Amino acid sequence: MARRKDRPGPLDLRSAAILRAVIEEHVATAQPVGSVSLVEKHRLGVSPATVRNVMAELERAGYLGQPHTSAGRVPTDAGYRLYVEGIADTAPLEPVEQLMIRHQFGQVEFASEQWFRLAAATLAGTTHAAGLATPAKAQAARVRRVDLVAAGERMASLVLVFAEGPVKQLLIPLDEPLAQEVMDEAARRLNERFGGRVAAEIERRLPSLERHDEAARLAVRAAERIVKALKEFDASAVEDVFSEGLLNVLAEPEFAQSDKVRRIFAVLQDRTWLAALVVEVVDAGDVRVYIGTENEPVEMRDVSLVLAPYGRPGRATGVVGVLGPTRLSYPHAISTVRYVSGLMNELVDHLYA
Amino acid sequence: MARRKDRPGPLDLRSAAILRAVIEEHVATAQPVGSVSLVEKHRLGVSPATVRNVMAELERAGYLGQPHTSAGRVPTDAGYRLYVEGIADTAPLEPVEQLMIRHQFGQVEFASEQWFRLAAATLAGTTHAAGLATPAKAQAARVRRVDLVAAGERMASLVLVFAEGPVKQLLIPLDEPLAQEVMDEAARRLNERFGGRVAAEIERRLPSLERHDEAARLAVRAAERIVKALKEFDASAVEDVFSEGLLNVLAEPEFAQSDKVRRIFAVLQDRTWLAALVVEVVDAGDVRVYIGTENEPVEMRDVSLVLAPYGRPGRATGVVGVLGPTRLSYPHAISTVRYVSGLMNELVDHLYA
DNA sequence: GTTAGCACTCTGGCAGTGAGAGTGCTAACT
DNA sequence: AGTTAGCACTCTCACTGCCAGAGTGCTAAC
Repeated sequence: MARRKDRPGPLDLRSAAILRAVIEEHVATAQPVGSVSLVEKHRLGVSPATVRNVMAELERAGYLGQPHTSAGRVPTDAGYRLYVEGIADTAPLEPVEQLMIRHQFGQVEFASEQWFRLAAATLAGTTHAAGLATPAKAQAARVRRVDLVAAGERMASLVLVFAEGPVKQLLIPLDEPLAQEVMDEAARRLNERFGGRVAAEIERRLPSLERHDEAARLAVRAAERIVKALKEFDASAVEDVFSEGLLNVLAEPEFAQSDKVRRIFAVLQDRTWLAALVVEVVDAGDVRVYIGTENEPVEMRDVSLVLAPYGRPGRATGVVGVLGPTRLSYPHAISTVRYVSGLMNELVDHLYA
Repeated sequence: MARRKDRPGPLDLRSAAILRAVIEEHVATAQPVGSVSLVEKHRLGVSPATVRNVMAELERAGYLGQPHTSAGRVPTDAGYRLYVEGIADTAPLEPVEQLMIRHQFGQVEFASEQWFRLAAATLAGTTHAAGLATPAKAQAARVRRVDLVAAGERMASLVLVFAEGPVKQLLIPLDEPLAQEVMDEAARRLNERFGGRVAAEIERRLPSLERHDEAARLAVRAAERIVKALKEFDASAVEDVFSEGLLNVLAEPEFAQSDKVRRIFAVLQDRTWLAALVVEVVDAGDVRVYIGTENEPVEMRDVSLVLAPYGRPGRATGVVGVLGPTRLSYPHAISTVRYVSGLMNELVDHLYA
């Protein structure tokens, strides 16, 4: 021991190699790893005893832990963190995997919301963790197009297409039945005045709208609903999160008690936490890794996330990523997520050019 | 024993009462129920010994089972079935609960897809099982309205509103950029010719369409996509299944191993089985109960479903219901599902009148 | 036909045991 | 100095035997 620094940061090469070996072994087996099996499987060039000494140091430094006194070592979240820092900017994804993913993306119909599902599904498939994807979203949504159609006797269906892609359908109750022509006229006026506008702009013009004829009155009511919908959309940091393969994760041994799983699901469903992460990732502008206890919801202290933004900052942005146990293959997850985020970039560029 | 029939059907009153008591007790406690505790909690007016005799008969008849020789009795699926038959057409939902549900429905914005989520959520909340709901769907979807908008440089976004409510967004790649006016013109023609039409009708007319100008050519491409989308919609017996509160169910003691849960999720996600049930329920035209082993997927032998159709046969129909452990409070589930289905009927009538 | 009494059975929890795996320490080695 | 062999020690896990508790089925009395 002697002069070897215990607490602080960077490790000498051998310690780092051993930490890496422990992590990779543990990721593969899900078991605590002992000194003997470690030197057997990874050619470390030293004896188990030496490995034990180093492990003890790593444990004192907080990078490894022991489930109990006479078990092997398990990486701590700090250990994973150090490991991830060490590999952060390396290896692009294997060409074979790149091809597979590209191929899957080639299959998809040009139906917008499909992409996000697809991105999530692809990530889930290739990383064996859960895939996550949020639709691209601008800070302030703009109207691209409005359409009004009769629905039922005293009901108008308002179809609102956002400039960013998504479509919303709203219903407007009417005092009396209106002819489709009237609705068309109202829609025409709305498109003319509000196409490309954000909520604030439309709201400002609301008071000055005419209300002379039926079409005008309908237009006003529709405009009010549109403003509301735009605002709601703006307020939600995350409109939707597509997830695929949460089941895969749930199958991992660390989630054997379904109770744990339930809580994780609940946090994901609630979405406020995810929304905060999304903002963070978009701001950061690159892949970010959240490991176990680094997540402040206690329910999430057993999972890790690898998230990457996509899109064009200022214009539409979204996030793709994976969620898995802390015992995750970070290098693979990071390169896969980064690659998929690149693909999504291409798509966004192509569409919202 | 003597002249009492063992195998077959209807029970004498006392046996039926005891079966009912066992079921209700088991539903409440999730434990095997013994003769002593049964006479204590339900005023049966007989001694435990007598109850034991009757229970033995019920077991021989296949309505009760024992986890092991010296445990209490547990209802079999056949037992539940008999019990459900006995209560099938009774008691409407408690007025208090009716009010609560109606209140929740009152809250919702008039945004169509919300209802299904709401129905599922309400069912989940009031029955403590998972709530399920499928959107109303006609046998052959009709076009209500088509809209074309520029998206990106060489891309047109096709917004397709079905007569039944849902909206689909499709993307059409273009050979060259087109002005919005051209798209409007194409959309106008499409609406004129195909409004209210089903897939087959549109397909028949496809060859005879003009292709003289840009707008006409775009209209043809759009029509092809529309036909495809309509067909896809028609082919899927179940477009979407909204589920809420699967987590609640997952929390029940019978689903402690997360493995079981995973399989159940998988079957639900796959949806082919659900689709078959939906068809069955719609055909039946009334609440249907599926109990445990009556479900042929083995993964589903531990769950029960209570499903009811809503909508107008021939026109749009859908299904609402709950999914829970076989140990379900059937009377409550049935009346709740029936009530919610009634509410959905009102909504459909109101809208697609 | 119903009930009290009783012997019997099976589970679930608890303590005890032994093998196995892995550690940390000490002392020898390079 | 750093590295390694040897060894005592610790802790888990699987297995066993044991006991209390709950519930049953049978028999005999009411």
